[in-house]
Amino acid sequence: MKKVTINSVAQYAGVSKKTVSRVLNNEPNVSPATREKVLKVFKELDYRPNPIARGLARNKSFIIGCLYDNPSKSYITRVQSGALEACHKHNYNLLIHPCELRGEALIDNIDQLLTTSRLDGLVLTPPFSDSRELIEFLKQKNINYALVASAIQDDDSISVCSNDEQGAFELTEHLIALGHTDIAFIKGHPDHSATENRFNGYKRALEQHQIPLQERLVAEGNFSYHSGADSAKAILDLNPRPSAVFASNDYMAAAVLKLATQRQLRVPEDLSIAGFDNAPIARHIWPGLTTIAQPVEEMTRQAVEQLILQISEPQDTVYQCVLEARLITRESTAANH
Amino acid sequence: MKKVTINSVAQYAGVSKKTVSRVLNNEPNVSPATREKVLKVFKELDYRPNPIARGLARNKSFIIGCLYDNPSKSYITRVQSGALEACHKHNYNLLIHPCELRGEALIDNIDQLLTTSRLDGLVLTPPFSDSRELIEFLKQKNINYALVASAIQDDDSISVCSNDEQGAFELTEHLIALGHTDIAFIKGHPDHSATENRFNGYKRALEQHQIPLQERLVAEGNFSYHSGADSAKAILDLNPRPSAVFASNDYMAAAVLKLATQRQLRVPEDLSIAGFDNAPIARHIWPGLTTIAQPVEEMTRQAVEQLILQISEPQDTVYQCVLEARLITRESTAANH
DNA sequence: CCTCCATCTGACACCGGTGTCATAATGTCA
DNA sequence: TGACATTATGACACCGGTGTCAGATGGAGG
Repeated sequence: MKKVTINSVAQYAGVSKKTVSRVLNNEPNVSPATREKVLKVFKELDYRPNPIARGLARNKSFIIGCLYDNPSKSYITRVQSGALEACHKHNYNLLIHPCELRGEALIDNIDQLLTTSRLDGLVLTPPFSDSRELIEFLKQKNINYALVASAIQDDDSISVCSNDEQGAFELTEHLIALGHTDIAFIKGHPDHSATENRFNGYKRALEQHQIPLQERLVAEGNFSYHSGADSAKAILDLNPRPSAVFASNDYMAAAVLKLATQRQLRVPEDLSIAGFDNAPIARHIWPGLTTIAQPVEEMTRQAVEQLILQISEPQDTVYQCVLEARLITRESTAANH
Repeated sequence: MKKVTINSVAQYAGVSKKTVSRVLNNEPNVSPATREKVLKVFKELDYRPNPIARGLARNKSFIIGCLYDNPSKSYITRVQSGALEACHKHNYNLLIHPCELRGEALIDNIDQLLTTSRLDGLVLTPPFSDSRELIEFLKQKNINYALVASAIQDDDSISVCSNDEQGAFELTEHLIALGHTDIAFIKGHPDHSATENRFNGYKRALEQHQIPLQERLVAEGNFSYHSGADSAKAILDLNPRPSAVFASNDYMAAAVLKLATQRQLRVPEDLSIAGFDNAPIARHIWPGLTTIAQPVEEMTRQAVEQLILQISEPQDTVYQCVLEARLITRESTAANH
């Protein structure tokens, strides 16, 4: 089985390789007859252009890099699946690059990544999408990028996020409507803008219902299950104990549920628990967690789609979009009595 | 900032680009003085070779593809992290390719993937690592590949797996030692060899302790949480009810736990539950699941490492290795009374 | 019928590296 | 010191595409 290159196609079709190239790229100025003839040869020889050669000539790699640093496996796979969908649609590939925001040399690391892999663009997921330093660096290096779930308001950054503040607000209202007033809150990782947004939504709901914010009910987590377990301990040791706990993500909520169950507390009768994200674990445990569903795949898909668009034909004004988060009630929250 | 190419390095160092190339690839027949001089220029100009150009010249892409079709997000991320570790070590990149084993045109899909992305090799994770059809296709196309957790015994396939049969045996023995004799078993997806291996370990343990296998206690799952929930229903409806359930993975075990808790069964007092894989959920729920820990990252890391070795310098005899699985006891299993 | 312009096509250099081979420089031994 | 092997280096083609530009072709208009 001989390799089929553009040369063999050209020879077989009796045209120059430039003409073949034109047909390949749907360029104008090819007569219908010639185009037809070349296309037929493509089929006959089962020709597939070599993306590496094309990449060299065009100085492109057709690869998008995806940066993440997140303890939630389900979040990561959802991000990947959205990104892959958009990439495949446009014949791009996805390079995954887990790395640490707090690493000693993030910029160097990314610089290295960019120059060794010749990425055409970068999708930044939290917490990278909130790193002004990184974004400045990319701008200066003239690298295309798109932000997922970023709080950064910046007219020339492609950005798709969901409305975390509103989601947290609705979830808190849901608890208030159930009669809860002592609602503990577990914060997320301080590097993520979601942490502040969710906390703001919680505060706004309390305020709106004239419930004073109690500092003692607020615990510092970092989105990991482990930090949730620590916070759970602090909260369940409180006296008086709150009647509800709102954790900034489902893993931490699961940790609260675990400890509560260990301590023979009945959920939701003795304690209501709510999370955020609608991770798989939220429905894999009993009672199922009331939570906020975010369209993670959709956010990433749109972000990558726009990124690729920007790469192929640079626009002056850039795509920015906020998607809705929505409340999902399960068994872990109930009326306070 | 001008682009630094091999030409500029050559000119700056006062040597030919071929000599620069030699230094780059650590080839012999370069005088120490010249090598030194060129290396210094590398540093000075911060030269990074263009992998695309190199790929074109060598007909290589320095990209490894990773195939998977698995409902477990944690399994996927563990696979990725092991694969990435090995890739980065050797300056390769990882292309992830989720796809369906049962898809109507798996071979076409892979063929497409290979020709459009010019992958240098493929890591197959279950269930692909058990697909003889796919392996035959890769052999015939002369594509390097490595099998992770495959049951296929094949002298010329790189393969790293863990001892699932032994793990299931030990877990079953653990239950038997606790006094259980009516131990239900939930099978995994029939396309995965792990399914049969784990079932075999279960059967061997029963046999060795002269406990007859009861067909009524065996349920058909497919590794998904959902299938676990279905099986759980069938098992908990049995009369008499078994005193223990061994699910072929932790997600299905979690489903059993959820249903048991919903039905007010106390775990482990009324029902012992065990899983397999040591997924994060096993320690995120209460009671924590007794399970078998598999070295997924390590398996994949070794597989990719050997794959890259095979690509760079083909060996006659090929690496094959079986890693140990190990029992982790948590709170979900206890003595039968 | 000739001019002019729009459309089509191909020759050729180029992207940034690597492989082949010839030649220059150096070392070894008789 | 000369013959020869060995090591070091560079010229040049090549990988498989794309960009540039010049030239060929064909139709409209005077």
